[in-house]
Amino acid sequence: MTGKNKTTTNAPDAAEPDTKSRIIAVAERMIAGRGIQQMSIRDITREAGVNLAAINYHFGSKERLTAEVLARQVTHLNVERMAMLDRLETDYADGVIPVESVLEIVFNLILCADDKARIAEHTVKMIGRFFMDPDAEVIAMLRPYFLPFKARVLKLLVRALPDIPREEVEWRTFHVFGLLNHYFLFADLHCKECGKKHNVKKELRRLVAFCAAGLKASPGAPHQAHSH
Amino acid sequence: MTGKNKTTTNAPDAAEPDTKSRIIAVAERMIAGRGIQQMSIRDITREAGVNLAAINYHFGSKERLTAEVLARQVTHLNVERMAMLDRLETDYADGVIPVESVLEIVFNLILCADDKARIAEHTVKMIGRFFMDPDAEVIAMLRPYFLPFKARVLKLLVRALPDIPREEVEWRTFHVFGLLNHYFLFADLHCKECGKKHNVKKELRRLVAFCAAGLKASPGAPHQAHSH
DNA sequence: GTGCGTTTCAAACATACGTTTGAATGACTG
DNA sequence: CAGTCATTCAAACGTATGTTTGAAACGCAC
Repeated sequence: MTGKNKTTTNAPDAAEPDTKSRIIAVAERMIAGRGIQQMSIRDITREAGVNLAAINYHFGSKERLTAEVLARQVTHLNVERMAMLDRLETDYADGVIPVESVLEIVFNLILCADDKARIAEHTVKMIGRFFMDPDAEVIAMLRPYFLPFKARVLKLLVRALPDIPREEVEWRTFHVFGLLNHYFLFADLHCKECGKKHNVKKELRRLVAFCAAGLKASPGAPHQAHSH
Repeated sequence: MTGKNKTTTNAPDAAEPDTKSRIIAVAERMIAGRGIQQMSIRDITREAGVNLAAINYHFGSKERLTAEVLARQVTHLNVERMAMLDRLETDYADGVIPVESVLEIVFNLILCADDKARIAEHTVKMIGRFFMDPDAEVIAMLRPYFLPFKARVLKLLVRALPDIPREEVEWRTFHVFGLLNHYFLFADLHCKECGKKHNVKKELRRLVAFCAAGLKASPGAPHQAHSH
């Protein structure tokens, strides 16, 4: 049925792949650009050079297309991040993993956009759009993909920060992921404002430094309020 | 023309105000709930109990309505925040203002939702939706409202952090505001996940502590990378 | 009461959207 | 060659949207 029946011509030119793949590629770019609800079947098919009915034929509905667009990159990305955590846990067999090492993995996917080009620049932006979508069904789609990783990161951070109350670490970790998402969506904008193209490695160092300090901050020590 | 011709009946009941005000109130709640592009003229008018044509009559277009919804709360909010900065600068005449004091003002508007009820809970969420909107025209609308305050905060933070390079402070401040926005949109969600209703004062202390530590972090000192 | 300006109302308009349909195309199998 | 299957295509369907229209309703001044 939905199987690969790709016109047995044995020259699957990379420039003109599957209709299905072409749709997914354009849809991903469109979601990154204008958001999920604003991505239109008609615009996608026009830009991809396929027929209007192609999406409903290959995916069943617009909603199922967005689900596949999400799954496409995220599943791959997830196994990679999980593997990184595995390596980290075996390296630190005693269980005391530095906060910075965990954060490096959390923020690592911004590197992929530059280094190995496995994940395009607009891919992370697309993920950001998913998280910022107001629709409850959309964010429900995200849960199975991101919750396991987040839970595992949280556990490591709780262990790495024995002096901080667990609930406080949870709160801070929640906002670390929020910052990651904000970075996905607006890093290019900030880059445009300040004029200079950023070095990805440097950005990773910055993110880790900022968040590590925030995570480690003494929670019970508010500053001395000034009088007024 | 557009002047207040509010049916000279001298009983402007608070429960049933202007058609215009009622529209704005519903629109604000709707933007907070489902986003700007998803807010529908028809749903607003139905929920507000006014005629479908009322929006185009009173505001001219849907776009001008959203502009007024934004301006409504933000202008008020801005003069208040600016006044807070004024007071802070006179208090610290020498110019050395603690980072925490500046951050308290930045995050202060989350307090308004609880304390004086001048700004409803959904108002901050609405502002968050504006910032997360993919449409370039929408975020262009925000610039004049928020840029002056942000610029002033940045200047204070740069002065308060003489050991951090200016560009680094800019980068970090950018993400502090990102965190603020993320808080607007998802604080209730995190609250729902962890089950307990949060104390607003405590949340403010947490935000300030986290961001202050991040801002002050030594930028040149990456952690000792573990081998592999 | 008459006239006037503002506001409300039901109805229609034009456009965009996701989806469905049925015929046409093309490739492989028997 | 005939048959079967997956795929493509142009066209239409139904619905939702923002906007416009012209008449009706209302309040107020003369």
